[in-house]
Amino acid sequence: MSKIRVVLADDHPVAREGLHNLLAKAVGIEIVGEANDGAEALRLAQELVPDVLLLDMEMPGLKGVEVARQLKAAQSPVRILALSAYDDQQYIAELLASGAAGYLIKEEASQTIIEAVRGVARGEQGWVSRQVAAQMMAWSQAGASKVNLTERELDVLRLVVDGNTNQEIGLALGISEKTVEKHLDNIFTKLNVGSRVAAAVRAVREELV
Amino acid sequence: MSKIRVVLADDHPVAREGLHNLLAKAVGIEIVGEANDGAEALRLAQELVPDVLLLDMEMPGLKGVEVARQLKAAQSPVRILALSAYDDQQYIAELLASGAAGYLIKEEASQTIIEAVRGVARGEQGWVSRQVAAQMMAWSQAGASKVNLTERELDVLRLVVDGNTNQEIGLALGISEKTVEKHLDNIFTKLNVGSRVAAAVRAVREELV
DNA sequence: CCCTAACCGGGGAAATCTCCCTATTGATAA
DNA sequence: TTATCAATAGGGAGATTTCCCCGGTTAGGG
Repeated sequence: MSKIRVVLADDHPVAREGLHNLLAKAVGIEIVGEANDGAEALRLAQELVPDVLLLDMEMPGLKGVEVARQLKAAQSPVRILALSAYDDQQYIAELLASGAAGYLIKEEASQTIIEAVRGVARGEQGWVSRQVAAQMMAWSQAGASKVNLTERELDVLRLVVDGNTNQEIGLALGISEKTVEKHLDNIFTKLNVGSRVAAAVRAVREELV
Repeated sequence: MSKIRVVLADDHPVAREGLHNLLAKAVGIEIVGEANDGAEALRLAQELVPDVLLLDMEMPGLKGVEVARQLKAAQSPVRILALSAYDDQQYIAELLASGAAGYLIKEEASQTIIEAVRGVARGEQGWVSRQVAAQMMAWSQAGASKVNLTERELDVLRLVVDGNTNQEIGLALGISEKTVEKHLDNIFTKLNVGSRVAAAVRAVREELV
């Protein structure tokens, strides 16, 4: 059974060296390339077609998210293991949606990183460490994952919470009542509720406004 | 000038002793009786007719509120100084309405308690400590002080918060839609709002449900 | 015994909301 | 370029709500 071919991408030489040492020692893993910015990471991934691209998110120039998006768009078979200092909910969700196969935070134990590389190479999708997984559970319990209301929708929602009618909202925002209705339709869909009352209650409970 | 005659009522012997020592030391105050439950407090108040009944609210059997109510009903001249561990808004309001002349929380400083006894004996009505007074100001600013929703109205309000229509609420409570409307009218009036949305938002924000 | 409060129910009209449809603009992404 | 999305706006049907009016029963306190 051949080794797992890995490309490292991190703009910090020290971090890259640390990862290199760590993975080089692990059996069944081979480092085939290293990049120090996003553009190089993208190029190496396409040239070498490694099994796994260990990709730092915080890089100057071409960001990690972009690299992931472009590789996905190019239908590259390269599996991306995202590496970030942050464990922001929004960030992780976007990333996994952008085509990353796994997500690691930098504070992770060495052993965890090796496991992640193997897991992702094995084809696991949405690999996250226990630590991150626990965090995500907490989030999904708190707020039903992702509520992407636009600014305008938030304006409308705020006014709904304050007890205004659609007419009053339109007046306040300088738009027609019909447009307010439309925004509300979208809000209902996004929040998965069936009425302004339910929307207002969720907005208050989850502090969307 | 004769001393202020006081009856103590508290089911905790230690607390009673503490109060006894405190008041016995104060000039112009005389302890004429002590009760360790509500029934005894009521009996002593009627037999001895003290100037002040220092009445603990948390007692087994006949509650302090009830004692106050009954003394008021009997048109007893005994002035009641209520003593409680809690500074719950609703509670205090009920109590003062039930005929208490003053209200103290147990954490009050010794000097404050003596002042309260003297103030109440002097005929002051609605005596509350600075501490409690400040608290009550905050309340009256926050919410229009008194929200006395009936049980049924709370049932309806809960279902409104859950996003139900009047029809659904009627079905759930086994009453007609018309009756639900009526309850809602009353809720709107009591909460001083103009729509179910505003009512629901207030219910959530102020935890009425 | 009367009065009040809480609860129940109904008629009807006007306002409001929800849901379906279409359509245009501008900005941004593929 | 084409496609998608946010934001704007309108028509129209039907459900829902709000606000008036009216009435009733029951339980408790004065």
